[in-house]
Amino acid sequence: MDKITEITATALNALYGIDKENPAIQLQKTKKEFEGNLTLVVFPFLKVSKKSPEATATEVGEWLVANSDLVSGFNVVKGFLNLSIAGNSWIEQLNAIAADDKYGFTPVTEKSSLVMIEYSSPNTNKPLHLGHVRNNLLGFSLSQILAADGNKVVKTNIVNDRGIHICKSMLAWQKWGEGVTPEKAGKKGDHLIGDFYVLFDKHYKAEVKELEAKGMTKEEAEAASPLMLEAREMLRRWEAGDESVRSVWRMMNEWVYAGFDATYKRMGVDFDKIYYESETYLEGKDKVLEGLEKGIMYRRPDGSVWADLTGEGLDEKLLLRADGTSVYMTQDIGTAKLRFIDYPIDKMIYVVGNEQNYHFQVLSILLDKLGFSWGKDLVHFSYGMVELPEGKMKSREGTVVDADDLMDEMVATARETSAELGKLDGCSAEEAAAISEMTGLGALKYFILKVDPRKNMTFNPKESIDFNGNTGPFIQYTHARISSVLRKAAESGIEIPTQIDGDVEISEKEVSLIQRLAEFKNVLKDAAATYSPALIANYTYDLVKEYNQFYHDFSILREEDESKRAFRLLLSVNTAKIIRNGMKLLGIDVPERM
RNA sequence: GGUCGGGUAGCUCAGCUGGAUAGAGCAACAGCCUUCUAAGCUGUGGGUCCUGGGUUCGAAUCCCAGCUCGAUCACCA
Repeated sequence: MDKITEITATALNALYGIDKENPAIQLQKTKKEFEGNLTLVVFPFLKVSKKSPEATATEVGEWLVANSDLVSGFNVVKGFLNLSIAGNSWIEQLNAIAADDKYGFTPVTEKSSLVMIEYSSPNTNKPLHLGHVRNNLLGFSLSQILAADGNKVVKTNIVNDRGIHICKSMLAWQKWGEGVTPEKAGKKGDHLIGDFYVLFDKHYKAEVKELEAKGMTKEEAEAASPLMLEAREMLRRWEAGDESVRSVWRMMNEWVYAGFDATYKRMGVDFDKIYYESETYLEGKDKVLEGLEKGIMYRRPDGSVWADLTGEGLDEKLLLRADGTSVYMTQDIGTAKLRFIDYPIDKMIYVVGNEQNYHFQVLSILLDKLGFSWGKDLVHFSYGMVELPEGKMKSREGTVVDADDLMDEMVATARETSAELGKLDGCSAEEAAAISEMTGLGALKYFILKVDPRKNMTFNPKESIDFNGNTGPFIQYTHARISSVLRKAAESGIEIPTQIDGDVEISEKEVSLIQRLAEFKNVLKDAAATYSPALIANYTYDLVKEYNQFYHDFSILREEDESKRAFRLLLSVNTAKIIRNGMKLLGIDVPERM
């Protein structure tokens, strides 16, 4: 209610001469134990009013009632002025929301900023796991939120398709694969490659153990392992462009990408532009040498190139090895360079785990020094680890939760739960499958997105599949309920209004719901400003709780007063709309029935 | 040791740009379906907001110090 803020500013100006432009007005939703809709905190104005909190509040309240049609009444509790807003302005508010399919969204224009979001960033030697799931969901949701807030968004993925880890999988496949392919194995390509990675590690460990038994230290054994030597040699040949290595590499990467694509698709995430490290890893070198010329970096006697960041309170950072090859940081500089050539980036967001906080601190400083305008303000969207009840996930020990398995499990459980409750009775097989897919994935996505990304979270596979309380399916259920009411309305020939004309008597609960719907606009703005999908999730939950209370206490279709019935239908339609739009920002679909 | 981030009910978490008596869910217990989907609604019990100072009319929220958990400080990515 921007109008209220405006009229309050006018009141404060008229009464106390407070600057209209900067009145420090705190208007908040009135707590439910008090009467009223909006509350003005008057403490900040006491110095100017030179009166007690109560007297000041009363004075402002009286002024507002006398001078504004919006305010129908007020009461004062200590320094809090509780305002009651006139009923017809709530109808106006609802009409405004109803008139706008994208209520709360800011359209993208030519002048909008271009935000690039990097997320996912998998290695090509193993399938996506739970950590990637958190990353993917956060990255995708962020991109939705920023787009809804009026930014041009480019979703990007940097695939780590080169390095010693890929060579390990390749080598294992050559040695023990017997020409197997995803088709022959009946397995997704990423899983097949992951199996060979594990196989390599198994044989490698055996070799090391054997060598240790012969009297070598662990370090000596690891260095002397024939398998590891072979893998290193393969990497060397890859870098030299050896076609026999490159062709196997290309083939196996294709298998992996096909697997990833299936996982991404099911998860509902996508990208506008994919970069591959094999194409970017050499790119950073020029920039670093350029920095060297400008004196931003320096060369050590052994030939390696470093940046001295002790002035920024950080350490010295290696950028090129003595043999001239790149390190991780150099690659990221190179990738940044290519991206900037491809897009006029205003803001860059990296969705990467918090173990890389230091890396991005350094990257930001280096990009800034190297002249990237967005370098200084790059956002490292850092998130905590996902742990299991048993402890950390270790890919080599097989304690990872695979993304595909996880989705299967969630959907299967959703299906069982729905079937038990009899919710799938009368559905076709396709419908039942679609509903289970929606609720299973909805449960997973909501569970992960509702918590503060900075926090480490424990993922308990059993407990996570909970469809009660603050969960995705609870929200989906409410949407399905509303859809059901609307279907019933259509069946009995009741028209669903698009606007309300004239006065309708509305209850406190209904006012509160309209107020809640109106909040969506600010919540979305906040979520975009603070990069917080969790804000959207928790808002939607609050909205749904409020609607369920309304639904319980009031009849919609059985209401005999036609104007009330029309009003409640419009309220329901728009609640469903906000639920749908809000969940969409989280990448979660909502069903018509469940 | 340096840097960064967490610490709120038995458990999982909101609230953190300062506002009224700190909120949800789970778990426990007690109610509500001849009526629009009970995956719902209502109620009961449950708190040293890590500790100690400070700022303020007012602090879970801001500042300082400490405790504690985690990440990181690689010629790995």
